[in-house]
Amino acid sequence: MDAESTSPAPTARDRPAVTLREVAERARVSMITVSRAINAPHQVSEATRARVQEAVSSMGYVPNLVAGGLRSARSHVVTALVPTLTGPLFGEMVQALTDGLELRGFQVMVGQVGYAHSREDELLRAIVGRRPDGIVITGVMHSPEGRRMLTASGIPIVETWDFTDTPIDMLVGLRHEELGAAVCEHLVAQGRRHLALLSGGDERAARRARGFQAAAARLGLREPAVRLGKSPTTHADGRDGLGALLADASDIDAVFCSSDMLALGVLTEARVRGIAVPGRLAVVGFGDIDFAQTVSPSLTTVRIDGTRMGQTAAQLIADRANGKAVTNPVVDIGFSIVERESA
Amino acid sequence: MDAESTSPAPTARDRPAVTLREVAERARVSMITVSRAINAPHQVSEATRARVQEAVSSMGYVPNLVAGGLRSARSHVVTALVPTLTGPLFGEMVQALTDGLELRGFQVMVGQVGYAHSREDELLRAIVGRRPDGIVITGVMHSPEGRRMLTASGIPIVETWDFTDTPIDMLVGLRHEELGAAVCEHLVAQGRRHLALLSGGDERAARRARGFQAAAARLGLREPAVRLGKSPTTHADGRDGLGALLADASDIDAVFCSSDMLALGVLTEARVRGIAVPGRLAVVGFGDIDFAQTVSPSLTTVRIDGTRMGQTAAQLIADRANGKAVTNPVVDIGFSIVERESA
DNA sequence: CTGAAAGCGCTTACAG
DNA sequence: CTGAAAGCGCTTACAG
Repeated sequence: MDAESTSPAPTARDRPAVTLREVAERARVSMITVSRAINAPHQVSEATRARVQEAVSSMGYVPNLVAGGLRSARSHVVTALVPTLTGPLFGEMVQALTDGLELRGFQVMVGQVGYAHSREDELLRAIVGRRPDGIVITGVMHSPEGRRMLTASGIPIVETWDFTDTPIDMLVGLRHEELGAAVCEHLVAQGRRHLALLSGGDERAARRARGFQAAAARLGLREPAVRLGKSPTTHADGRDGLGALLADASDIDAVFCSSDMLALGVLTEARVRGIAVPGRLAVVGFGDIDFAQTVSPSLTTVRIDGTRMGQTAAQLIADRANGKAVTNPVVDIGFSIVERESA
Repeated sequence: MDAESTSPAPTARDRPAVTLREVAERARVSMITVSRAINAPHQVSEATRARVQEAVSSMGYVPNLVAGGLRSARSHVVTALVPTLTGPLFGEMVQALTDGLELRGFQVMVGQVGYAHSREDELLRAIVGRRPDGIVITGVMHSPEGRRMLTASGIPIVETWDFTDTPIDMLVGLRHEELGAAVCEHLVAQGRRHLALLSGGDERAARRARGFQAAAARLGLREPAVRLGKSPTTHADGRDGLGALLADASDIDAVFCSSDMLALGVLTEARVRGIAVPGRLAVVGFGDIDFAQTVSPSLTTVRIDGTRMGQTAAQLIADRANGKAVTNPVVDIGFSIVERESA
């Protein structure tokens, strides 16, 4: 291990980076000509372009996009805020968003907010202060201070993964109450009557839970057994959760879990306890992640089309940033129940 | 759904954002005094500070950090590049990196590279062009063009998750060949002789595989059965992979999987086929993610301390960015085999 | 404690 | 096709 490879007096920048001015001097043209040779090559004669190219590569010039962005008031950066990078859920959306925006000349940077919104305003200030060309946030923004800051910024905003009739700007999401109700109806249609709910603590999980409970009441079922935990949810929470639910109500015949990871834990616990799934107990997850299709029994779950959500958000941001009219700034992408063996 | 809530003529910025100059005019002080009231409040009298605060909040002023960063040559942004946001593996490190750098006044932005390195140089140019105060990359950088660009940039760099004796700048990682060899030795110590390898296609997985194979040869075992796939790996790959391995060599008694998700698929397939784990087949994963401890049988796996890796990287970046001497710029954080039921 | 001037590295808006 | 000047919104470096 080469532990001595550090320079004797480390400095952040040994020599300052090469600037446009230096490239221009070397190529014997003006700065603006170098700028054009890089950003709009067809506006420059071939001979000049070649001289500039040579200077650029021999000097290792990398344009300072911050300076360019300051002058042109376009950063070509879109910031996405997610609660967590640990779970698999947001990855698909961020991937599609990244791909969609890259095509259109934007770079996506992801910031991690955490499920606890304590530092949200502070983080928002740091984001807005960098003047991105767009901001994609997970969930709807509730803090009045945050809403005010985003609105006042004039930056195109897309709220995602949730639904509100009063978005800050644009929105691509879904109604989690409807989703919870649909799962309840699905279980009841299969003859289940003794429902249970195992849920993480984030806001969208809580909405799904409310929809589920409301539907149960509407259908005249007994009140579902409930076990609330925190987000992000784990496999262990699923195992423990089923144990706790059974201790409360040993006759439950269906569990709706707020994540597939919880549901996987429930499947494991049920198997260890010798409880047949779906025979005695139906299990429904949320997310349709990786293993849902290939565990045994395979997992019935609810799928959100993260790719479509990301693509739509990319389109909305790009259109607004480019000054195009956005005819449909609020999109409900819905959900689908993926019926497999477990329910 | 309020589909008509868009403004009639959408523009990126309806009115330009409030600037320092406007705040200064309203507070009847100079621009520099506003700057100080915000960034170094103790340098300003209480009365002045109050006037500035009032102007700032009533006008909704959010300082343009890009402009400030351009002048001061400090962005307070550190960029982290990860192959994928979909997997659970890098989340722990990025979380610790974010927390550690936030304490020290930096904001972490994550960029997604993908496992395919086709666009790596292009992305790197976009990153370096934004002049972050530090760059954390996953894996070691191989592209000569990329190495040159990073070195020339003078930006503090930390390579992570892998090991090389010729890092670009700083490094916090581990030797995957050693890890693969250690897993092989662990299995052999348990009496396993007919080894198999199920691996994703990324570079670090390939190194683990090589270490595993080399150790098997050194110990005089027959050549391990091998099944190579691509990254990111899935649960389905694990199920299919075990099937394929058994078709090749039905007497295998141990499988080393390059991810816990693969290993979970192997566990599922083994259960469905009635193959006892660990009785007839030992299974080892990689990553020690969420479910490894609580599946049944619980999963023997290899743990990398992502939190420590992130914290160490945060410390290194902050020290170098602040001009402090970095005495130990290359850190091998090692790994540990977490022995559970499956092997 | 406060401020006038200069400058960070680019692009815009003209002009030829 | 090429360029001189101005300016993006801040902070630095002096000065008082």
